[in-house]
Amino acid sequence: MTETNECDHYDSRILAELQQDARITMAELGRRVHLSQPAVTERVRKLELSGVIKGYRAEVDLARLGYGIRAIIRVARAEYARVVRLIEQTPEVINAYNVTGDDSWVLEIAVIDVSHLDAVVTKFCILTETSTCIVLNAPRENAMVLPARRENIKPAIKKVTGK
Amino acid sequence: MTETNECDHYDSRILAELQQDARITMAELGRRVHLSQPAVTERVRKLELSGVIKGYRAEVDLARLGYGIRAIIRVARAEYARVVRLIEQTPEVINAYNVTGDDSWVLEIAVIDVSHLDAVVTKFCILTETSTCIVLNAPRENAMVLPARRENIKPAIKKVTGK
DNA sequence: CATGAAAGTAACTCTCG
DNA sequence: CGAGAGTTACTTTCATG
Repeated sequence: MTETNECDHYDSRILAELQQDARITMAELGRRVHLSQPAVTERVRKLELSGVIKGYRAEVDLARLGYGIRAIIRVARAEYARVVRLIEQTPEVINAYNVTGDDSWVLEIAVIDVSHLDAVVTKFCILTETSTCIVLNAPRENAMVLPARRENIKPAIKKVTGK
Repeated sequence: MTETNECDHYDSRILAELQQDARITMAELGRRVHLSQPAVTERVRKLELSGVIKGYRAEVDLARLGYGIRAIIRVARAEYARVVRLIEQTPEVINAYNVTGDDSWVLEIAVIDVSHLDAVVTKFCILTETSTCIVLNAPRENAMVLPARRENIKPAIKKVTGK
């Protein structure tokens, strides 16, 4: 299994378009990337099979669905299986990351209001220490990702490349 | 504008299906939720117009696109506009949350390797203090979200409701 | 319910090892 | 000359008034 599954320029264009709008037709996608409909369909099929495209999801507005508060909970080290089980039993958890460092877990949750937030935080407090902060706004969310290309990395201006 | 835009049971089913697979046809969606194809089409259109559905995106596999490391960077308080500008200039940032607390920002980033991680972290270090941890695994990612219903909240067992 | 567009299938062409 | 990828042509299914 190659890491960067030889994504050529067409595949990058296709991934960009589908990350912007996953519901465009294959015919329209073909027009945008300048390929015939069967050709893009085949490429998309391969991207799906190789696992580059994991799926297609509708993106919903949490506030409009009644979730007034988004929060980040950092959870200190605790028995791994217990945390995972608790996450599984907590639908309010949108994203759950097991991370390095003292805070073993970073959870992103959506709750209705403060009392709901209290209820969810308490569930994790029972396990171990937690630290909660509320999301005020999100200038970037689920940004588009293109195939990694080393030459795109802009180094910070810390080149102390003496010698 | 109502907060919880009167989502009935059909709308909930529709949102669930579209969050699982945003590319199903309206005909198929109709079959799954037991509505006629024009009926679901109209409902989806309204969910889009009301902003409940913000869009549809292909979900990609970061590792297969060449991003070997995902990390969370917590960034301490700094001039708001400067941070936003830096985020805008940093495509590695997948999600950026401005939050309450001492760490004003929580960033989720995708990088190729450690040296790339170094480059990105350094950009933010120049502004203010940061704290970085690496994502080891994610037991839950972009979980499905249904309309908030108060009766679904399971309170933690801390009911000290004496009197 | 009818019309036009899109998806899926098949046969053919082109290029590259 | 064979494998892979693209295009065109055609049928079925889907979207829209």
